[in-house]
Amino acid sequence: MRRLPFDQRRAEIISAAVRVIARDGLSAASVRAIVAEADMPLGALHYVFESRDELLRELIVEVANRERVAVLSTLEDLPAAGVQEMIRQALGTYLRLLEEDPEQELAVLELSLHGARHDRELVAEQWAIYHEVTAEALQAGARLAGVAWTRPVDEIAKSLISVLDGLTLTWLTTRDSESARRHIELLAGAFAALTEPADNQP
Amino acid sequence: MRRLPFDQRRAEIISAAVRVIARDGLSAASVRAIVAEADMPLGALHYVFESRDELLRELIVEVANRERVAVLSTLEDLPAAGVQEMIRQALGTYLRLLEEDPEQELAVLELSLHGARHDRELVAEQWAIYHEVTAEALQAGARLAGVAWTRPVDEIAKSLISVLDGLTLTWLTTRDSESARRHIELLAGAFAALTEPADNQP
DNA sequence: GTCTATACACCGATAGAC
DNA sequence: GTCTATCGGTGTATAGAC
Repeated sequence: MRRLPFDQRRAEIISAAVRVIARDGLSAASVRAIVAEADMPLGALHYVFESRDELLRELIVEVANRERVAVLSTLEDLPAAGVQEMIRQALGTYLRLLEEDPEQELAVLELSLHGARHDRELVAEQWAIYHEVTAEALQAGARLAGVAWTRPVDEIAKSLISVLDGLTLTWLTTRDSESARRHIELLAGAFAALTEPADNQP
Repeated sequence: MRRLPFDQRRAEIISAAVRVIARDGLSAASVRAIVAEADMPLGALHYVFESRDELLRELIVEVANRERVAVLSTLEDLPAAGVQEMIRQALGTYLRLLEEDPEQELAVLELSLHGARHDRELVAEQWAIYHEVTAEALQAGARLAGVAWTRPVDEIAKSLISVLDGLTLTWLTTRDSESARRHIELLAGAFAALTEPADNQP
């Protein structure tokens, strides 16, 4: 029909798939539903992806990258303040993202869980990318706030990802934003307690 | 074939379904796979459950109850100690459960996520049961440790459930028990910081 | 009540026309 | 490269024999 470059066709299918999963769930994301969303004939999918499984693997990478970009852009307009306040702000921004587009985050979790069961290696790989980004953010935040972490940054990063996962899952099942905000207060306190004033900057 | 009482047949199907989902995932849990696991003819399912959806709803209730029972039995042999140590122990016991039977917990998450998307009311209902159990456990624990919570117990319970969800999801995707244990140390400290010595017992 | 046989929709994948 | 038509398989659900 349109003679699109290979990579662009791949990208269109991937983004159509993300829309379908966000709207109707992973189990409804058949290749038929995806090509319909992308307004392509059925065959189109199978000459840029070997199989539905290969598409799903690409999707896991894709949504992980989207999350990574979202985190980084969140950090850009993070005002310098006390550590606790900065953590509160960052988590608050994430919560607002979640409230704005819950189905997107539901899709991320569905894909992660699918990966955790069927392709653990891949999902661990993507998790490692989150970990790297988070650790960098923690270091940048500490520098901005003029503090130092009292535990290894990569350990704190793992904990932070874990509580974020929990925040996401809990909010998605209860939709209780007020409780989530109180929980963020608790978390901000807990993580701020892992800092001390930076006594020297080399 | 066997002329089973209605409720017992329901129970057999439900427990077969749990086994299938734990072993092969929710998406593989077709009614055919479930009745095969239960060693029943296909028709059997449809005169005790109206549809696969009804079965899934029952399943959400069932696994929530199993979790509730597991939590309660965990609490029984909780030794009196300092709060922080008690929290550490309780979370450690949960982690061991998770390590022993990851696929069970994967199944719980798959069902929760399915519920979060397709039957939010039901899943919120089950979440409320967790919340109740957790709040009671927190109160019992504080009594045993001779401390009082400095925030409303039901607020702390919500936070605890949230971090537990996070612990579960993170461990299932990374299988990193060492990090999980370090994370538990952090959590035990954070929650212990929400207590103060109980000055009087009425 | 129990079970077999079957209806009918949809699935992923591919062969073959253009 | 592109698309249509179709294959073989599986899904849920039910009709009807016993």
